[in-house]
Amino acid sequence: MKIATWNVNSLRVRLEHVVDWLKKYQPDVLAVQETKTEDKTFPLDEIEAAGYNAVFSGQKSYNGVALLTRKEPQDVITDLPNLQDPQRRIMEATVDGVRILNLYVPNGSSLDSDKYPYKLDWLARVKDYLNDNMAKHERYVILGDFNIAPEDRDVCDPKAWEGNVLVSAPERAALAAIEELGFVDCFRSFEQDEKAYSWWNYRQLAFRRNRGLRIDLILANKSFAANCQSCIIDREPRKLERPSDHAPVMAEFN
DNA sequence: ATGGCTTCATAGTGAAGA
Repeated sequence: MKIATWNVNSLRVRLEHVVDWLKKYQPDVLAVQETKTEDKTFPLDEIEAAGYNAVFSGQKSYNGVALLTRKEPQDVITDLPNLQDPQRRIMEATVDGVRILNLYVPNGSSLDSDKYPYKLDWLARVKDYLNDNMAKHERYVILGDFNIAPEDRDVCDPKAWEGNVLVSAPERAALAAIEELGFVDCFRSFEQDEKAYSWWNYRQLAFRRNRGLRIDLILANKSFAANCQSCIIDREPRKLERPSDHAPVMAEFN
């Protein structure tokens, strides 16, 4: 079973890239973030024409998440009972027996912004939800744009990023608290190239210089993580014309 | 370089992203 995540930075702008990618890799699940479209303008016909189901939770201009799946998703939720958030950042469903939690974690903006405590609180609530609910599912995957680089090795230039949002100690602790419930970062279960990133700034030729961050993650609960065969970042779509600033990440499970 | 692109929005003195 192939499970992938991709922050597409506008699904309507990136539709051709996404459809081409689905056709190339045929993932069982693609979790999408930053669809940036209301549900009434979601490009459902084009996704279905590519052979996929779609469930989505969008809003005007910002945020928005979706699950594109080969098999019909079941028990879909777009809000956690302990997290009432008008921003559309969460979608959870069961696909082929795997509980999938798709997250678009708040960016946080800067350490002195109001958006920073919102991010930390949001992550704490996700952790509490998982603590209460993860035992209900034998196979559990949390994936998406976490907007946190877990360690310095996930940062192109840790010195330059010091004191910045995405790498701060409280954010990393919030992610670690989720992992400590019993989730594994699939990418780090395998030997990987050094300087492996999933996001590169549009400016400064950042992609060409590989000045990026690894902030798009696939976590699996421990027993299911043992079934993980591979986890890769696909840099190819980042080379296309008008790319998303994020690359897709995909894990394969048996 | 004190945000240098890109998106969606509106027609701003943008706002937000990461």
